[in-house]
Amino acid sequence: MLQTADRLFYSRGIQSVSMDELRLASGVSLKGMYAQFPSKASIVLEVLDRRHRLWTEGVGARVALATTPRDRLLAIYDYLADWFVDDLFRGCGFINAFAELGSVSPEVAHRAREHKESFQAYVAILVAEAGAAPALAPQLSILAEGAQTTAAIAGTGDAAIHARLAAEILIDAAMSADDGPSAGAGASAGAGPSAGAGPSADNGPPAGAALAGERAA
Amino acid sequence: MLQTADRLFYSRGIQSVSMDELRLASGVSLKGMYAQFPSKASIVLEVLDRRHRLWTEGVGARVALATTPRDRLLAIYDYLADWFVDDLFRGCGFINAFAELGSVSPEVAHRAREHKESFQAYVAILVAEAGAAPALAPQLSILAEGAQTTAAIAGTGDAAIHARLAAEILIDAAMSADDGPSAGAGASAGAGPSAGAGPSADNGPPAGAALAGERAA
DNA sequence: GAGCATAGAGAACGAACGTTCTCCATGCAA
DNA sequence: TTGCATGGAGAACGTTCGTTCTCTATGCTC
Repeated sequence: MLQTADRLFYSRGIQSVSMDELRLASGVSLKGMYAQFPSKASIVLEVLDRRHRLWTEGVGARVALATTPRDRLLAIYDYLADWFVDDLFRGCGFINAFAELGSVSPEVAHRAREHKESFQAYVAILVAEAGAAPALAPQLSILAEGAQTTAAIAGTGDAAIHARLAAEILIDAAMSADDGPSAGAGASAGAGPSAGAGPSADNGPPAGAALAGERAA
Repeated sequence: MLQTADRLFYSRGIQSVSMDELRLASGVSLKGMYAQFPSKASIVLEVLDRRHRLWTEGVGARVALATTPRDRLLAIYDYLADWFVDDLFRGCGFINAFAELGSVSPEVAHRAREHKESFQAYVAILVAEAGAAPALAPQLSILAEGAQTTAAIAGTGDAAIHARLAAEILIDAAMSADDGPSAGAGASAGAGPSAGAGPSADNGPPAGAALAGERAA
């Protein structure tokens, strides 16, 4: 049920999928669905939670296969490369959900923020384990982020290759720059990703906005 | 009218804005709107086209202010930094539109793809003018892409700083690696997308599609 | 078999949407 | 002033949606 909902929401967008389609695709009656979940919105949130879990596990598993701290960082992009060539790939489900509902559903926005913060925190741990400068972490996160949207819109998986190459350069620069005591390489596989409560950043400063009431362009 | 539509679509999502709200906010009657545009979908496409123009002009203008090829590449991230702190910033309008309607509206998907391809081609020109290895271009594009979604979801502008720092490292690596005859540094301000009017009072950058004939606003 | 709880199919409901239509006020030409 | 074209306000229409309700078939307990 949640799996079916995820498949439909992800492939077509949340608002484009009706409860009736969900019923048809999942085989669960309308009554059954409303017995499990109080509303469509709650299904959306459950789907996001589930997707976060799958992503976290998927990345973690791929990272665990790598042996060196450097390869563990690069494993993220290998994971992305595999994902991007999936026929059903259509970008990051959280970015998509945020774009569609983020400004109209605080819960969706919150889920997306938590998901991204969790990933960024995970990358930061891997960076620390590699003994690289902390500034490397947001750079690698941004690369992963950009690769996902680029691949989604372009419809090709090239972005993973480019992001990986860029990551190699950034990693090498950050490790040679600050290396020093080639730190945390000791802590091998341990650190699992975990959603950390981050700074609940506000929005940015001001900016002018024109209000209503103009004529045709 | 298109400006108002853009503001509403961008800030709340396309499907969350009704024609009635558009009427109220723009001051144009329903009849007037349907006299100008055959449907809401056509308004969406016009808005995207317009947004693409503003983005192209905005980035071009910022790049034109820089003097060295290296600074012209970095100017992209300065432009992003300014944009991200705008109160109304909510990510890239094309990514958002693609996430919401890309799989249900081929025209929207096409506009998004064209917009991204246009930006990537622009970056490639700047990279060539800097005499750097061509592989640098997609890396810088991905950084810009990732910065936009990261900033949107996080609600802070930090991503622009991180992306800029990463870009510096990648640029330096690409220019020292392949440099050779330190090529195109000759072409100073020349290239770029029609560096025209600055960021017109409107909202942030983005929007719209580029090429192939659609009707005028 | 009788009685009953469960749950599925799908009708029903109220709201919202995109689009079209009706009505009316306005401004201009003669 | 009369006649007419223009365009706004907003009602109307047909559809879709999320959610609830009705009806009925099924299977279980005694």
